[in-house]
Amino acid sequence: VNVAVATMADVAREAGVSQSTVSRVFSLPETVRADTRLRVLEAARRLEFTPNRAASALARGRTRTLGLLVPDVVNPYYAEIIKAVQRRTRAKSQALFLADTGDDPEDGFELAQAMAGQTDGLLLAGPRMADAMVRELAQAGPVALIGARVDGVDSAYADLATGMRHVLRHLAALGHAKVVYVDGTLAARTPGHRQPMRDACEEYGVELVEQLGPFALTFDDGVAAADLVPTSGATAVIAHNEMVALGVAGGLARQGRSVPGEFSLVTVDDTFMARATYPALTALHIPLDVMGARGVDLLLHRIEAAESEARHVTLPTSLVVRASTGAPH
Amino acid sequence: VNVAVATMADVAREAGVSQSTVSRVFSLPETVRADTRLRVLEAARRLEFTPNRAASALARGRTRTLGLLVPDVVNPYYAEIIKAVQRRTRAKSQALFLADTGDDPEDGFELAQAMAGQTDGLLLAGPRMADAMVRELAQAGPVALIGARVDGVDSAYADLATGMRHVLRHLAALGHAKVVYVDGTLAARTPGHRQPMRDACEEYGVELVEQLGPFALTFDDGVAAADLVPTSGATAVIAHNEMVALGVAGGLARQGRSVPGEFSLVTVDDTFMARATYPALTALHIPLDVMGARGVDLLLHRIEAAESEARHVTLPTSLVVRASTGAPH
DNA sequence: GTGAAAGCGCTAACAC
DNA sequence: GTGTTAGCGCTTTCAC
Repeated sequence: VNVAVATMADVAREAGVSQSTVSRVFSLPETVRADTRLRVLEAARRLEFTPNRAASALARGRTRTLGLLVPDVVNPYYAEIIKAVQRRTRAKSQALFLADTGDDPEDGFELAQAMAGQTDGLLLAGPRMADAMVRELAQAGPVALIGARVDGVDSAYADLATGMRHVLRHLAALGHAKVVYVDGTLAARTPGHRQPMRDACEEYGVELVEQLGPFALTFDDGVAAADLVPTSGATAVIAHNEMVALGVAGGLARQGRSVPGEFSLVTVDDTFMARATYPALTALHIPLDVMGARGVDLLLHRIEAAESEARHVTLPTSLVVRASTGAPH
Repeated sequence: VNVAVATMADVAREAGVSQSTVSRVFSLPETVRADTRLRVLEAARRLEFTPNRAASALARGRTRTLGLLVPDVVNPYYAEIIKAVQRRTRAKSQALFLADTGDDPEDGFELAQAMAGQTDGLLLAGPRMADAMVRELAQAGPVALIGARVDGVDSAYADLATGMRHVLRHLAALGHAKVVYVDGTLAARTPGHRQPMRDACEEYGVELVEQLGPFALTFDDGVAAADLVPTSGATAVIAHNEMVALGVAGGLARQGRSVPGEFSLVTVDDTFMARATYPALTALHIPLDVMGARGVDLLLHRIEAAESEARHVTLPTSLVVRASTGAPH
């Protein structure tokens, strides 16, 4: 895009050195004597030289580009991840290719394959595709998962089991004895969360209402769930993500129920939305920023050491108590 | 990343043709006889060949990659734009580099410059940098703006002036005689919107309260604005984006005011958030998806025809009436 | 319609 | 430390 497209050859001429020296100045600066380096840098500045990425990629067989696939860019959960990944890749001077799979598993797999060809590695955030496909991709090239775990594939995800216990401890301490958990069983993308939730309830002596669903993790299903809450006998609702949580809040408001007066509400996920609500939502904070950053690190490491064993990074969650929880009745 | 890295030479051998024929099959298919083409494609499939982008970019001097800069990935307004741009670039078989400028004008300019070197063109969504900088970038290479207008630079943006009139017509029809407009004068990123708003109010005989601010376009400032609404004598509030709108809604709720019972509320911007609220917000819909798509088209066109005159695409808005507006008092 | 050949701008041995 | 040289995989004249 640069109007003045200077090449390393030009810079070499200008600085009175060979082209390889120029190349070294840009890739292995320490191997060049300080004064030569300075001369080269100076010449490069004068000529407004920028290394040609394509040439470099071709010659070294590395694109210095990472690919990120997310199911939905607009979902703040993924948006936060994108932001974090973007920040981290930049810090590591890698470029970032972004693709939105639109919640379609097939599409996601194809996109991933296509992207794999033009990047050094793939970051899959909350992949919708089957584990087998994820493994197949990981077989073919560097892959790291963010917010999901697949055995044999590098992954960074939150420790939701402990998180659930934080939530239950809080509700139990307030005096709640019966709670509803609105998860995404309908879309089946919250695998393995039921059991930790049951365990957490048991640990704190709280009764869990499980029969309300099945619901998807959408606003509308949150509203639908809210309609069933009053007759369930529960005094608190735990929503598996912010979108359902907003739905539950909206549904309760529509019924004229007060939060946290009549019902307490806590959400898993804690983006700006939990605060952009009245009352502000008590939330189990998922460290999306560090998940994203760690994902990048895992991937970069794998790119270096393709054969090493898969690593799994579990990140701690934390409960952020806001205005949507209180003592029952 | 592919394990089996077949090259065009491999495919050529396999298909019994020359390498240039293989190349033609992939870049200018029509110039190759149908049966040869088929043979090549078949061989390519067998070898799982994928063209090497870097090599292609180097040889043809085009990366087939577009860069997108946004101030904040997490803001649904930009997230929608990203989604649309992403969809469009994919349809045009271009890759997409994404960068988040984090609301920092300086950083944005530098990022843009860096990105310009590794892409065929730049898409700037809601750029925070000065117009002069935008022009400088446009001087150096293909640039298109999304959701902003700078003379001399291709841009796609919404016709907010007409949009304001939609809003005022609606409120006037409901019987509102005095409204508050909460815009972002504090951050000064809603230039030129005041006058159209005044004009729209005048056209519909509605009194405009302008002295409430200055506010930024944030949730908290929305809450602050809401505190001043009851004493202003206005019966409706127009928020310049969803974040402030949520703040206003939250602030009014905190005061125990009902919407739309006591105050009507309309927001400019209409992402999922306007619906994920109770009551759902009447909103001036900004066609972010088409803005994004048109931005890509403008940029692609400029890449082809660098010297053509700047084009400006104005997109119509539409008022989506939901539950937050009603007759006053 | 197809092939031969000369690069695109950079990297990485390998010599000096 | 620095220069020489041979590619990286593709595109694109130019012949045939």
